[in-house]
Amino acid sequence: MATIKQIAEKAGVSPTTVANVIHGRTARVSPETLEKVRAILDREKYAPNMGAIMLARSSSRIIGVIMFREPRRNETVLEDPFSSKVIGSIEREIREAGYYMMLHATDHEEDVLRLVAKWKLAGLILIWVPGEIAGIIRRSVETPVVFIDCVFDEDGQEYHNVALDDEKGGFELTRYLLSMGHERIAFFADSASWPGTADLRFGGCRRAFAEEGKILGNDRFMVLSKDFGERQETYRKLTVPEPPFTALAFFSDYYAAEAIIYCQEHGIEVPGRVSVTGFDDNIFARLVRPRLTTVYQDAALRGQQAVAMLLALIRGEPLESPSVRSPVTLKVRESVGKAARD
Amino acid sequence: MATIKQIAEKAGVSPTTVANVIHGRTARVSPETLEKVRAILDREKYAPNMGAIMLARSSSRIIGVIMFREPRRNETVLEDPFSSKVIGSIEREIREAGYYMMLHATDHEEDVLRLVAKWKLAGLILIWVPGEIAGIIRRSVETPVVFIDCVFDEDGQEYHNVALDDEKGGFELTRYLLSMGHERIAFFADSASWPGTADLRFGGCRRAFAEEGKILGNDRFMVLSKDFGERQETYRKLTVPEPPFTALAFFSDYYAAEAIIYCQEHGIEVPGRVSVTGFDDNIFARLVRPRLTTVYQDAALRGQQAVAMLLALIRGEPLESPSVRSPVTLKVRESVGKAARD
DNA sequence: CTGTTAGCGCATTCAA
DNA sequence: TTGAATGCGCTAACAG
Repeated sequence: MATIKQIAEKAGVSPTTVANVIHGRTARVSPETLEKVRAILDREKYAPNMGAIMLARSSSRIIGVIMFREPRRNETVLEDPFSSKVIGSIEREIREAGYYMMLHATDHEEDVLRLVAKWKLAGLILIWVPGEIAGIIRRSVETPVVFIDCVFDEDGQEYHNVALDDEKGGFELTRYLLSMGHERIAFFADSASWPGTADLRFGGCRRAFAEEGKILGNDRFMVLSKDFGERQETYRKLTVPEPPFTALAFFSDYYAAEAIIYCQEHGIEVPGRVSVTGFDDNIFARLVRPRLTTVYQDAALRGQQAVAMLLALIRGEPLESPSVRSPVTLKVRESVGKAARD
Repeated sequence: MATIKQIAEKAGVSPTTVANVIHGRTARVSPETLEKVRAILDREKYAPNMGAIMLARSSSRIIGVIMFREPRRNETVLEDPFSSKVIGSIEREIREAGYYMMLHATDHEEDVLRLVAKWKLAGLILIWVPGEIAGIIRRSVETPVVFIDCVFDEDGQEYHNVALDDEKGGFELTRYLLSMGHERIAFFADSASWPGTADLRFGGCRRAFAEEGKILGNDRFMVLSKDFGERQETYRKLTVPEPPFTALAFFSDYYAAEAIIYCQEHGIEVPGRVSVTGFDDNIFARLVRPRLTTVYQDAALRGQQAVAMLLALIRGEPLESPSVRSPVTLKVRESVGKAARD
């Protein structure tokens, strides 16, 4: 409630002096005044009017965190436990750095541009943005932008992206499956994971096959429906009358868990008859039985990296590299068995 | 980028006229000017400077959404799928109402007060706040505040709370268990759910017993540890050498699922030897086998109600009632069986 | 070391 | 129907 002016009056000094105290420019204030002003500032619980600061500096301390949502379904990534963790981690990092987080879901780039203009955003974190939209935003905004898990069309631009080593994830997973004797493997992307991400993972899978002198055809790569009933139908086709694959690799722990349960309910033993793998290593992987063999990634780390990179950009500090690729680790648990010899 | 002044210049009118157009005060502008100014506004992609608006009106269109976190563990409610859904729903409602969402986690009331003062918040939604903190905030803030799932000490104040019919949830659940012949039931709150909430549910459980002329002792009510190892130890004690209870009622689907899996791994049949129930009916309830008998609540609805109530307060509209109590529904699935006759 | 002053962009009152 | 003027609280450049 109290303004600098009012504080100044109470202290019997000028507003500038109070401002100097607030901003720690102690060299320009005598020790006594400093002490006195500080005491009053404290007593009056001075809180700066951010509107005035925004106006004067024409920039805010707000970081916009944009989740894209699918236009059709009115859902955001928040529904997913992995994304929630990322967002939770982002919130903490932003807060601890003394910034503020504005959370916004949209599927239109204009919304994002408007948000930046209206609020003079200090920076922008875009989560799971389709590549083409990412390009537009990147080009039309002057504030620092960091993407999370964005796969871009190669347009020569330098993007600041906090990515995952998706290719390696797919590779490790597939190599392991191959080592367990699996060759008839089906790979399932969920429509939520952006095509680019799934493609990278699939590329890794293909490389693992190639290293063994084998070929992995594109027909092994499928996209799972968002609709529960349709997924059940998919699982049914995969198991009746006889599983055409010895292993099912899902790019999401949740769907892997769902498939395991489907199998169990229909008398298909996992991993006896069919092996199943996931991706992310989230809470579902540890809950389901048999425990899921999956690819681990550190959700909190992803958020930290994104904010750290953004802050460096905001402060104009040099970056070691324009983008970061988080490591993945294969977690071998119990959902994969030896493939029966054909 | 463009300001009202610049728009005015291009249109050859005064800033006031432009402002009138922006605010739809069409009565004060001639049709031609209106059209001309609108066109320019559109062409220049005019976006108001929210800082200036904040300054001039001394209020922002920002709604603060505060999640409390446990001081010790650095976690927020975002880790939980149910809370994520609530927050996702809040985000959408805020956005669609033309407001902006500032997400903040803290465990200190001063943080909240400072946030309100700095950003001239239009309103505040507080999620899972401990009762005493809620009181402090409520008393020291003049902006509208809506709580979600807050249980207050009775201090005569009128709170705006979006609560759940926890008592009924506990009641229905227990009545069902009793009807299935269970009397030796243990109830587990998780430390995350605030004591008040758990107490309400437990009160419902007690009422169900009372209606049958039975008494439910406080020793049947336990708090589950946040630590995985300790929980495992709890489950062990509950099953070795012989389950002392015929039913375990958890106030959280996740822990119910965890317990079911523990039992299955240790040869205790669910629901054959011991029955298990959950609370919330979230994704875990549907994933685990046997499917969880649990108490359903509508996460998205909770968020909607909170924002709707807050908007009414902001706009000064009359409220039907100061607080709302969302309904719960018992979902009978397969995790409860008939209790063996003693 | 301290004070004065001119904006920042918008809302709003009052005058034309 | 339109315009001019003032103030919101702060920053920053400048003057003492």
